[in-house]
Amino acid sequence: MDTATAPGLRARNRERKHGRIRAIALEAFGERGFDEVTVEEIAELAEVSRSTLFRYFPTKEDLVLLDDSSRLAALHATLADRPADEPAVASLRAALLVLAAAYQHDRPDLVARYRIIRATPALMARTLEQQTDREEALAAAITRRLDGDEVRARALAAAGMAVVRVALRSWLAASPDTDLADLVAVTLDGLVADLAP
Amino acid sequence: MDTATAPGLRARNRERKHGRIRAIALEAFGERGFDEVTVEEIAELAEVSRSTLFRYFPTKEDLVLLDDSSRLAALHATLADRPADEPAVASLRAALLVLAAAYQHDRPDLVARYRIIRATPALMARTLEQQTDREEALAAAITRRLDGDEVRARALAAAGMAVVRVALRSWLAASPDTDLADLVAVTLDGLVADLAP
DNA sequence: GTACCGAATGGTACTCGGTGCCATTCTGTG
DNA sequence: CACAGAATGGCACCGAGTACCATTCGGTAC
Repeated sequence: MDTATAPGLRARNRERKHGRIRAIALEAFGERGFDEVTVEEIAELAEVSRSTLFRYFPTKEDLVLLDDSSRLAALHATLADRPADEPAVASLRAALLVLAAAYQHDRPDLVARYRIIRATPALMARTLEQQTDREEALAAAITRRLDGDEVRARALAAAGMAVVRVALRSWLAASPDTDLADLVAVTLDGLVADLAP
Repeated sequence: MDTATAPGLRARNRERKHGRIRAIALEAFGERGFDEVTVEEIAELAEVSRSTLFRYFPTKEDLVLLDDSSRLAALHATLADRPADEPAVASLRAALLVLAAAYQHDRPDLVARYRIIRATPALMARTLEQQTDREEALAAAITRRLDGDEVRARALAAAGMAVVRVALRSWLAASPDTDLADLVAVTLDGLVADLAP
C-alpha cells in the first residue's frame, strides 16, 4: 500500500503508537496519581516493553508534559509581524492573545494534563522550567523593541508569561466555554492598572 | 522545653555538621558539576555514611537549594506593616525592596549556589517551583488589598516575583558592589513604564 | 515473490537517587 | 555512673534511566 505514504507509513505507525501510549499513561496517572504508577505498569498496559516505552518517551515526565512548539511558533510569528515602531507592550499583548487562542483549541486535553501536573510537584517544576525557556525566547524577541535593554525585556517577557500562566490557571478551573483570550486580556489590563494606578 | 532554652549542644553539633557537608558538596558540585558527583562521593568526602547524609539532606538537590524562609518572613512582615489603604503596588514595592536587602547580605554564597543551579536544569526547575510557592503566599497577602480579586493578586504577585528574579539574575552577573535593591527598583520602574507607556 | 537492509523491539544488566529497617555507638543529663 | 534517646552505619530494596545486544519486523529493490 502506497497511497498515503507521503508522511511515511513507518512514521505514521510510530505516531499512532506514541499517542496510544500517552493516552493510556494519562488515564492511569489521572486515576491513581503520577507517582503511584510505575513506568513498567504503563508499559504492560500499553503492551510494549519498558525499553520501547523509553524510546518513545525519554522520561516518565514526558508522558504528561506538553509540546508547545507549534503554539510558540505562532506567538513568534505574530510578534515578528507587528510594526517595529509599535510600543513593546502592544506587540506583546497581540502575541499573547494569539498564544491564548492556540491553547483554546484543545482545552479538554489541557485540563486532563494540568490536573496531573498540578498534583505532582516534579511535573510542576518541569512545567515552570519550560515556561522560563519560552520566557527567554520571548525576551530575546522583545529586546529589539526596547533598544536592546535585556533586563527590561526580560522583565516584560516574564510579566507577560506570568499573565498567561495566571489566566490559564483560572481558565482551567472555569466553565468549559470561558474564553482564554478574554481572560488573558482582562488579566493583563488588571496588572497594568494595578502597577500604574 | 529544650529547643528554645539553650543553643543545645546536640543541636549545635548537628548544625555544624550540616554546614560542613553542604560546603563540601557545593565545592565538589562547583568544580565537577552537579550531575557528575554522586551522593556517595560527597558522603565519602564528608566522612559520613550515605544514610547519615540523607538524614541531613533529604535529597541531593537540597544540598544546593536555599532556605529563604527568614527572608520571606521579612517580606511578609513588611507587607503587613504597610497601611491597608495604600495602593497595592506601593506595598508590594516596599516588600520587594526588603527582600532584596535580605539577599544583598550573603551575596557570595548566592553566587556560588546560583552558578550550580543555573548549570543544572533539575535544580533550576526546583528553584522555580520554590518561587511560585512564594508567589502564592505573596498573592494571598495581596488579595486583601485588591478587594479579594484573586486573579489580579496572583498576576501582581507573579509580576513582582518576576521582577526580583530578573533583577537577581543580572545582579549575580554584575560587579560585586552592585546594589540589588536599586536593581529591583529600576527593573520594577522599567516594567511599569513599558506596560503603561 | 524473494532477498535484503535498516528500523523497531525486547531483554538483560547496570548506575544512581531515595526509602525502610535494624543493630550499634555515642552523648548529654538525671 | 547509668540510662534513654539521639546519631550513626550497614544492608536490602525500589524505581527511573542508560547501554548494549540479539531478534524480529516492515518497506523496498529486484
